Amino acid sequence: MNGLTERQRRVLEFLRDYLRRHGYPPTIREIRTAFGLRSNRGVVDHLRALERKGSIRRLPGSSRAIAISGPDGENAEGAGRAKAYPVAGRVAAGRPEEALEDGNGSLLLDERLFGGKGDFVLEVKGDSMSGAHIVSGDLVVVRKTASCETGSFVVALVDGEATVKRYVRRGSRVVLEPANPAYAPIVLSAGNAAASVVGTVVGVIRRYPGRGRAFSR
Amino acid sequence: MNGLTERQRRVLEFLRDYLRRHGYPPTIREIRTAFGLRSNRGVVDHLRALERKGSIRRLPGSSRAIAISGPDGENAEGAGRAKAYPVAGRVAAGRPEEALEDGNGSLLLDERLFGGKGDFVLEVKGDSMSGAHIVSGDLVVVRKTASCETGSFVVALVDGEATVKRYVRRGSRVVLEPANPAYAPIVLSAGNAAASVVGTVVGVIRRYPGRGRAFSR
DNA sequence: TTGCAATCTGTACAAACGTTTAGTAGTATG
DNA sequence: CATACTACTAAACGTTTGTACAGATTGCAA
Repeated sequence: MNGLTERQRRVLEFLRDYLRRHGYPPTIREIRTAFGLRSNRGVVDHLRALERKGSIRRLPGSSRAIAISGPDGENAEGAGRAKAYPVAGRVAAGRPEEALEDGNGSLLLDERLFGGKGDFVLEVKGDSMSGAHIVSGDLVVVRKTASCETGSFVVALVDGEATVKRYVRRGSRVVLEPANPAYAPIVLSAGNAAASVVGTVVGVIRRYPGRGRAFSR
Repeated sequence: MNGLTERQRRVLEFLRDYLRRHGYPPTIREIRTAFGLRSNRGVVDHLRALERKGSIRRLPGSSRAIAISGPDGENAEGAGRAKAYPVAGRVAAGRPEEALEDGNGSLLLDERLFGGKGDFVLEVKGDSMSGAHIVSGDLVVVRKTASCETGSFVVALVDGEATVKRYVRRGSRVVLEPANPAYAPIVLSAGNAAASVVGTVVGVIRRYPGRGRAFSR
């Protein structure tokens, strides 16, 4: 994506910033002023370089006709490649602890990642699924499904509590198995109204604590 | 927000559509043509009405200086809660297999998740980090960092090959440890130019195979 | 009927704007 | 040492573009 010089990078950054703030791109003279230049030519050179390197697209001869074609450009063009996933709350992967609580806000993720309808996000608490590499603090992306495949991970409501388990069908019985020997499997009998599968886990997102993270759910 | 006539509503819709498609607003003459008008005045009247009713903002006398101030306007103004992460390619978590190859495209993720600068995404191949719950096929979000904390996961270039390991400082030595006893640690000596740390792993994204996934990298 | 707002035609103009030519300086490439 | 690219000054050119003026038509409310 890059092969830009420091100066070109700054011009591109200015273009993005201006577009974000004003809703339309700047004129060449505005860019000139912003960088303290005394001639249009300098700006023209930068724009030509940015266009040659694919960072922007221009309509020759037309005012303010600068389109940013990078990642931010697609964003501005609103190709809408990001999908909003409602954050439902926390889910216990050990003992069922907390039910699905009302989370505030939603999470934007690339629609190509899990692109389905009716998906939502839950935070995992507990370590009953650590054997399957799902650990406490992970966010699981859940798809509301009517049926489940054996072996897949599901979010189930057991006695009103949400929990992540592996879905295994054994004859007429359905067993929700943890992936940690310290926990016991849960048998889902046919007449058991106290337990129901909410959906299938289609993805996991883990964040490692670092400097200045901000997502608070 | 509304109080717009049918005609004004359509003009506003056209403005939104044009901005989304081109990345910059249209000229008055472009609007005129789009609506099959034969005079600028009609367009000017509509724009004045839209501005009076608060749907758009304009900079008088300046080309294409139309900013949409409704809900879509905020979108165009780039409240931009999704951030684009370049996809660099694959990274070996077992033996170094493939170098960072040029991946096509980028991945949109909520900026609150990993919100940093210069981050990128790699797909993990191999199982040397399975003890740390990072498995083959996972996408790791990498932040280019100058320094690393002991115990954190890093992406390192060893002999031109990218690999995920745990970063451990032991006195003057730096050791890149796998999280799988089947693999051997890599010692990073001070004069070893063949090995360098690219960045810190700040996140992991896992996709479980399901019906009709589309992200192909 | 009168008045007002919305919608539009047709012509014209001055300013804003992108572009070009000519030239300078610095740095990197081979 | 020539070539190429980046980054800029200075001045001038031609057109795109917003705006204004002088109307016309329709519908709706006082």
